Amino acid sequence: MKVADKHKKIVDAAIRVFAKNGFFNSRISEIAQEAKVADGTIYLYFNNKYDILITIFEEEMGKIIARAKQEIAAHEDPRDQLTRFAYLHLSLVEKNRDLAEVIQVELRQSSKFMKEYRNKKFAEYTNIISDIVYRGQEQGIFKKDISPGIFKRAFFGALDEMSRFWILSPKKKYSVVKAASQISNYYLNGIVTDGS
Amino acid sequence: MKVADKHKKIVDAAIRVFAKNGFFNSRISEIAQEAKVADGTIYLYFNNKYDILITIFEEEMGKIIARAKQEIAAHEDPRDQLTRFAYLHLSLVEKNRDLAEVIQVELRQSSKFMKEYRNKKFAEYTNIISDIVYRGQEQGIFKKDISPGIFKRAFFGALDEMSRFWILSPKKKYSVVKAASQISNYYLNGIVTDGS
Amino acid sequence: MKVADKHKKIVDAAIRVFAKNGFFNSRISEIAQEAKVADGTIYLYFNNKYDILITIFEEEMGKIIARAKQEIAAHEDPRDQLTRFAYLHLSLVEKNRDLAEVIQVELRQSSKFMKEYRNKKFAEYTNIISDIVYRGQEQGIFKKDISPGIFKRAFFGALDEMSRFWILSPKKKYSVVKAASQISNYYLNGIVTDGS
Amino acid sequence: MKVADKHKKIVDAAIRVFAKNGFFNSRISEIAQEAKVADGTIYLYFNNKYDILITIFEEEMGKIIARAKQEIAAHEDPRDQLTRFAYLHLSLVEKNRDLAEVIQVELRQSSKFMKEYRNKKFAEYTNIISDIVYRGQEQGIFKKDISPGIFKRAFFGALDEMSRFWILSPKKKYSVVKAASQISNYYLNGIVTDGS
DNA sequence: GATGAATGAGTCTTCATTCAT
DNA sequence: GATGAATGAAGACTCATTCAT
Repeated sequence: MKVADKHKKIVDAAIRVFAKNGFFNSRISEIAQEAKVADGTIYLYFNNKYDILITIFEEEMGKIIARAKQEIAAHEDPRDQLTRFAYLHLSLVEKNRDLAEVIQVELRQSSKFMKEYRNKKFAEYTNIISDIVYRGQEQGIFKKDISPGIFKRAFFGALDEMSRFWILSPKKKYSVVKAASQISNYYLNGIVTDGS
Repeated sequence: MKVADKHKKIVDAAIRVFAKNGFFNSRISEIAQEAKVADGTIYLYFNNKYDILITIFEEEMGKIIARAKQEIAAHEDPRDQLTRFAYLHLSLVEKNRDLAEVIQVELRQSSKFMKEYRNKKFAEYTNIISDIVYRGQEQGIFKKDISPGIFKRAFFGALDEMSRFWILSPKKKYSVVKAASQISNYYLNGIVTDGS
Repeated sequence: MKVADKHKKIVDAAIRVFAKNGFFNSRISEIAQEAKVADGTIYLYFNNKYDILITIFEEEMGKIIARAKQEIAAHEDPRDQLTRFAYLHLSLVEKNRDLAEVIQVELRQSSKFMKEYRNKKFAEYTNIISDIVYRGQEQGIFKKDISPGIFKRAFFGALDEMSRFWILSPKKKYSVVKAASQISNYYLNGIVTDGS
Repeated sequence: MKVADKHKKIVDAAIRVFAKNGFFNSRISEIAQEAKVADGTIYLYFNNKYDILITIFEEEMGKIIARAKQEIAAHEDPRDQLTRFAYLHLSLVEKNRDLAEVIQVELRQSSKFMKEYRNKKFAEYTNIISDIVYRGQEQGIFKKDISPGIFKRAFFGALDEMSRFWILSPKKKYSVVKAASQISNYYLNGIVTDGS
């Protein structure tokens, strides 16, 4: 088996285990079992338990960011871009529940994760939103008095809270499409200039 | 010292300690030290470590909810109510950083907190938002096609994400007033009926 | 309430609690509750938890020994005395289950009880048996080659094991009378001289 | 080191430590030290402290029972069998003081051991005695009116009490041979039919 | 590289005992 | 004398990490 495969097996197992138990309630031995490797093998690929968490975040967020940027690039209009972003975010959450839960849960383990570890990936992701706003403002489509820094947090927060609801609810109440369109619309109506 | 005082001392100490270290990285002995009581004393007031967390949440959320409802009741117009809610939420976060961090961090420790423990207090808080929306729709002020269930999550999420930003940032970048008004406005513009 | 009453209340409560849980699994607070006194009150009457156990043993064994000696004195023939002793022992066990259990269980907590604490009361009790044997040997009724030291242990052990069986069994299988007479007979037939 | 070896090392250490301190006053760390393993290693072989005790009992009683049955089978006459049983029991106690003390002390920790844990091994051991009696009665060697259920307890109790005496006494007063023969004789004379 | 048995530091919790009221 | 809230020492048990094989 190639090295990359074992690394991936462990990461995938960790995502499932962390999602099920949370980081602190997860055991290295359970991850090992889930990945079908020995406990000690994990330490050939990761420095420690926390390193697995960081790796999950770095690698998976990297993929998501790439995917999001690519998606955004396929659209011209900042309004479409925002709508697409919302839809993509919620779709990914729906399709990758475990990963979404890990990122959500651990992203909020503020102490270690958000404070000590400078969260560049996370900023990069939300900056996709503020970049759309900047461009929209330049194009005169979005109001100038919108603060992109506040907007990105509000918009991301809205999507994120919706995600949490789905992650925690046994059965989904709203469709991704409906949620994404509603949320985009709240914001779009609120920020577009009168003339647009 | 009255019993109530010691309970409060422990809760207050726990809020500080949990905020600093996170729940899992906090030690009962540290809470005891911070509260200036013996380790064992904590167990006269709480069943276990987790019970302290639950109690913090129940008690403090209870106060916040009461406060929020009172504040909302002082206004007639649903638009004002939403704006007030946003301002109040962010103000409370600013004034009670430690508590806000505990609620945010641990509220998201999904496993135990959000799944096992049926989170009525949290729902009660966000339902204040959806209630405002319902009333606004009845009065013809808010669009009928707004889903209050989605809206409350989006609106709360926006405020919550803003809060997290403040909690985690060493220095605050935006004023409470500005953030609250921007966020309220995004949404208000997005949901009011054309005639309003 | 007189001092003696409170002492007795605590001892009686301790007998019940120790019988139910065993010494090590019994809590001072449970004894206090059972005795309807405050935890601290117990320490006005006893030095520590272990002291309660010792006291139970000393006081209750004292009563039992007095009772047994009186009973034995009422009979002349060593054979009757042995039979009476057996019957009395088993009757007492039957009538004072809790006490019997405490004495049995804790009497066997060898370490502290039998080693450190010189168990005079216990010796005094079993010496009633060997004294009967001595007298029987002097009177030519019991064989000279019987070792009273071994006999007292064997005879007591037989009764004691029978007691344990009753203490541990939910329902009693053999009557006291039958057990006492059978056990006495095994021994009597074995130790009386041919001429008797 | 083979797994079996470490299991045995821990059991042997526990026997020594339990014998010295009693179960409740023994510390896992002391057993670990005595066995020359880490504290945690014990939990690779046993579920908890109590499990060690159960294991000691199960394993060692298993050996003793096998040994006793084998010994008994080597004799035809029920009288010889009883005598051999008594001698074997007392010999084993003499040769395995620590084990004997653990079994005696803890066997009597009635609560957990005798009540909750259905004590099959112990019954199996004493049933060797009643089986001898049955056979003796069938062969017309023992009186028909002897209750094997009472007899086995009386006989075992006599041996057991003798054992306790030795366990607790610093120096042994009676020889095994003498004690075994005296005890056997008390009983044999008491239960054999007149014709035998 | 892979294993998994072994390690031992670390912590929650219990509960006998004290002592201010 | 009586109370019971407070104490804090003590210990069973867990589990991330190591390392000999």
